[in-house]
Amino acid sequence: MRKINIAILDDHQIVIDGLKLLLESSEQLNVVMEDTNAFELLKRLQENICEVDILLLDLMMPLISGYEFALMAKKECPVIKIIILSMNNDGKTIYNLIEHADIKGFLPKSVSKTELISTIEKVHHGGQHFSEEILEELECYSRRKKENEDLKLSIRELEIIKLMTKGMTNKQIAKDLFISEKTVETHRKNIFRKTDTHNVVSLLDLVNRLGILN
Amino acid sequence: MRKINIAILDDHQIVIDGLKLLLESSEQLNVVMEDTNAFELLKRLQENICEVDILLLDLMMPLISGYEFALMAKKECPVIKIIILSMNNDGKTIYNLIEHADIKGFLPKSVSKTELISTIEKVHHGGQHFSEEILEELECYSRRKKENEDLKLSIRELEIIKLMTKGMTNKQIAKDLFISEKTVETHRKNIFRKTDTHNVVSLLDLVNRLGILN
DNA sequence: GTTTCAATACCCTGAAGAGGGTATTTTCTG
DNA sequence: CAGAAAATACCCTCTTCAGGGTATTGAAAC
Repeated sequence: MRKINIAILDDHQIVIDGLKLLLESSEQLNVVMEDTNAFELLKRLQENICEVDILLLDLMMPLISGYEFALMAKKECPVIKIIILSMNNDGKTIYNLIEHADIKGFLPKSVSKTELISTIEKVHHGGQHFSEEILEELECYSRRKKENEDLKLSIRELEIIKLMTKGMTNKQIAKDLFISEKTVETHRKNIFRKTDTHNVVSLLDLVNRLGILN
Repeated sequence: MRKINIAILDDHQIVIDGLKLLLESSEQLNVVMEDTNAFELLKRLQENICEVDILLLDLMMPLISGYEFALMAKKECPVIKIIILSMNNDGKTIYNLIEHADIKGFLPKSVSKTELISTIEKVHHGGQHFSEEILEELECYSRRKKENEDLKLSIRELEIIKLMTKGMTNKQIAKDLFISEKTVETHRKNIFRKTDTHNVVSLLDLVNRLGILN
């Protein structure tokens, strides 16, 4: 049986080295590509016409987000299976990746050798694996998401909130949106009522806590 | 000549492995201790009565911050020389570490092999080395620090700001601080004048940007 | 020992806005 | 098409507060 070909993208050479050491201790795994630069790796993926089975992908990179890279890599080479290796385990990012970028696995960088290798094997054979920590984050995100869906804020209201949290006055907001100041007042009232807040600061606080604006 | 003994603390095993691979390619370096758990490593440092020369220390760890660990390690074993390896290069943290924890070196995790090894050697022979990126962060932090010192906000004013940014009204603040509402109004006026802001939201913004409250 | 500054307190005015309505039009949805 | 939901607009009252003052006290600095 052919070995599993792995590509690694991470902006930290140290992490790549660590991963290689870890992976090459297994007979079936073979690191065929590695890079600290997303665009270099993409170029090589394009040239090599996809003999890569698995891509281990870091999320936080300086030039391009892991999310964007995942989309590009999938487009270039749809058979490749992507496993995310991440430090920042932000719920929203995880959610978007799984939802829109066809991610097969998601592990924190503190993952154990056993879990890493078993994940790679599982994914290679058509499975999926998301680590415990990741699932918890995702759970927490869904809860927050549900909470702010329960608020039932309209699109216009969200728009108004965005401007409010920029510190704009009703007059400025009205001018900005080409509506009457009275209308802004109404929206503002409704927003405070729905969110059960009574001033801009606590609204801002809520917005940040629930991640209401995108 | 004796090899340089190195201890590594990082909550990601992958990073430790990568570092080891990198360091053991050099003849003079010897990784004698490693751990993903800060307290375990501390225990072993205490037992071993400091045959460790250099500690490579990660900043962002779940149980304890790198800052706290650095202080504890220095206390246990003052001869040990600490080099920080960090992803999060927050200016304030860097400043505090260098100022209060007697750090000899500071590198981002994206550091090159050459720079890592030369830093270790330099530090071992009594020198110091801070990577370019780190120095830039530090520079930026000092600028911000200077900026908010230039604001010349009094202690009382900072206290008022803290309550303002909690969304409290003048009346609530007055009650909280056992002073007249008029006094709060005066402080508020002075705060807005000094910070050149005109509403709580932009004040909050400034506070966050300059890190005015601690 | 005076000057300087922080903290305290008050006056006044007009703008902003919270909180309570009602009402019309547009847009979405079944 | 009917009914619901969202967006629009306006009325009223009372509070809050920004922005302009002045003034007293006490502590620190020179």
